[in-house]
Amino acid sequence: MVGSIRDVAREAGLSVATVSRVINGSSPVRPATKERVMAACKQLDYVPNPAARTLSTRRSRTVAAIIPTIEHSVFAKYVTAVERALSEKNYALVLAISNADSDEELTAAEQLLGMGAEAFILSGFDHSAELLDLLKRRSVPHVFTSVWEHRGARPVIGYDNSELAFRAVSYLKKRGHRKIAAVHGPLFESDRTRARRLGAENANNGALDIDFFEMDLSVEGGKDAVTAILSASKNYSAALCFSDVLALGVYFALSERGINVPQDMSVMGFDNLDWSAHVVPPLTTINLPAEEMGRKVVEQLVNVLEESEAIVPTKLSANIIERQSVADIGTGKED
Amino acid sequence: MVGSIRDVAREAGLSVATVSRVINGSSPVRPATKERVMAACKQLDYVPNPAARTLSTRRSRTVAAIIPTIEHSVFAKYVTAVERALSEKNYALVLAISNADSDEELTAAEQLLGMGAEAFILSGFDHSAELLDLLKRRSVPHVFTSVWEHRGARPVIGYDNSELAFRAVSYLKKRGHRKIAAVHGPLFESDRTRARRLGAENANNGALDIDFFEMDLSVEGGKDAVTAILSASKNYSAALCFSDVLALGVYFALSERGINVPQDMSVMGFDNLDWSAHVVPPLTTINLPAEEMGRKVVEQLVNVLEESEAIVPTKLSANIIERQSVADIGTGKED
DNA sequence: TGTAAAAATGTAACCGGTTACATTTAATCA
DNA sequence: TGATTAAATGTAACCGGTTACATTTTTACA
Repeated sequence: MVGSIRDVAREAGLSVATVSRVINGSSPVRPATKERVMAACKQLDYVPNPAARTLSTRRSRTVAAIIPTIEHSVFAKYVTAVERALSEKNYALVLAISNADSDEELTAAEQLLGMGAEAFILSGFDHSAELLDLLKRRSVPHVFTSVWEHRGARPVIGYDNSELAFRAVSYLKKRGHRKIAAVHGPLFESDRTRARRLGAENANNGALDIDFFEMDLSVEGGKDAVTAILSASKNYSAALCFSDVLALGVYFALSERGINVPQDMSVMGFDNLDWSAHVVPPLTTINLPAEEMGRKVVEQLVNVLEESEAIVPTKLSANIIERQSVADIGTGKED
Repeated sequence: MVGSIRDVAREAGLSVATVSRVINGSSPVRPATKERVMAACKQLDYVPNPAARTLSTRRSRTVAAIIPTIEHSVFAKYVTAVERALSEKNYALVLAISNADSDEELTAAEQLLGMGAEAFILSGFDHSAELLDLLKRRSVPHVFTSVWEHRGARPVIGYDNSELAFRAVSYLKKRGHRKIAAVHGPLFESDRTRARRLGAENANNGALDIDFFEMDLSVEGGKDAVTAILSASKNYSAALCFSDVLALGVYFALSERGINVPQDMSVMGFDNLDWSAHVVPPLTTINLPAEEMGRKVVEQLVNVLEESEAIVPTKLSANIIERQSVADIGTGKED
């Protein structure tokens, strides 16, 4: 049986208050007394009961993150950063995976809340009204991530997917690409995807011909995209993939057909997963600030919890990493 | 302010015991009474305080998993399965990432324990003595995963890495491969890696020539492996990679050099990550039962927690998935 | 309709911490 | 050294559930 603070107090011949003070350093205790308490703790192999402490202090030191998926994606990178930052501040991360489904997400959130999560980290803006309402009613601190919007005052820390896609298209345009195949995952699943598509559409000022290919968000999806792209017979000079995972599939499908990157077809990615520098040829992509986002999210959330500050909406910058998968085909004009 | 069960009782004109009974269905309550309670709960938007419940029942319904990494690997698949299975049983997963470091792992475990984790899921057998001692002293249920050993009675659910590597080598041998380059990640980081290497060594009955290349466990590491392999000038006919991630790097490095898989060099992987069927040529690899392992681990752990049963050591089977990256070079003899 | 047995409900102690406030002990200075 | 003040320690209430046990209500059956 595990001992309680009263056992420690008895062993040390002191009161529970003193023991508590030693353990938490919450008010000064004479060195000799502290010694006795620590000896008793060691003697009894004492560990404070977290539930009792939480009940008393109303602080669980637990933060919940709900993410759509963790498999082969930028989310893994980001979750790793969140976990590390939280654990440095002595918080635990409780993780739920929603499979990009609003209902699953709501269920998970209720469960996490019912388990004492003090704050929520959500992906994107797209959530069921019930979830948002729940967070508001209980005034649970939360932050939306991986997205950005300048209007409104929602607590968001992320990057502007639309702008990034716009810049990606501009980058291709400047290098002479006029017929572009944009490959992306399921639109209904993710507002990040929708934002990227919108940004790409907005970059199309008439001088361009962009077609969109909606595929599974997987290597296989990327391969299928190539089939679709080629059968369109439109002589695209570039494939803009809204995820490096799709780009990898595109690479494979092109190599199967003997189509060379970037000579015959340029490919551009999104995410900068850690292998994308090592594919052949190295993939030109957009470096999403996954770690930075993880750190900033935790930093601000902890501020909210401990200093009652509000989340200040933060836009993170991302940059295009130029490698060798995009050819300059020379007819690009200055904007 | 959130209401307590006493507020609900007052609102419903009933006792806290009755309210508690309705909420937990722990003993029969008349339908009319139940109605009143539920109405009061809705009225006050009541949610039970998990810390109070945990304190009272001594059940936190929280399970901790400590994994070495979550990025681009079979762990992501497995964690996803664990999370899903736990949430189906109304448990939460608290995740910690150890970066394959025993000390980080110990720190994480102490923190997780201090946060109320009822059980631990660990990767491999390799853990600091302190951690093992801690779990024993507090008699915290735990299970080792991703590994297997038949002797001893440790609570393990996993697969036999050594045997699988042995089978992989045998597979190559049967197809005529005699000079094999085995590529693996850092030995000191993982007992899974050491077991695989041992299994491969054991398969070497003298008729074989296996050399080992220890690289970073990354796509880049796989690329570097090829450099090392080629500069060894030993005319290896096959590269056996102890991870699909390494195999991907090998693919890229080979293609850069115009070396064809499998005509000029066979490649075999380990993990069966979801893109490995889609690389070109499709990768022959070992299908680790990540999802099955996740489900079984949760199933048994819940049994331990709820029925006080013991973990029964479980060996999961894994099979070689034959695709097209290994050539049959014809001189293989039957064993 | 009365009574015994069964079912429903209520009372209050308990889980193990924290902390406001009361009390005791130590330090300071005349 | 004694009075005054500051520092250390102790007491007990409280956080919000659960549940053993006591009490009341309902049901069953004579």
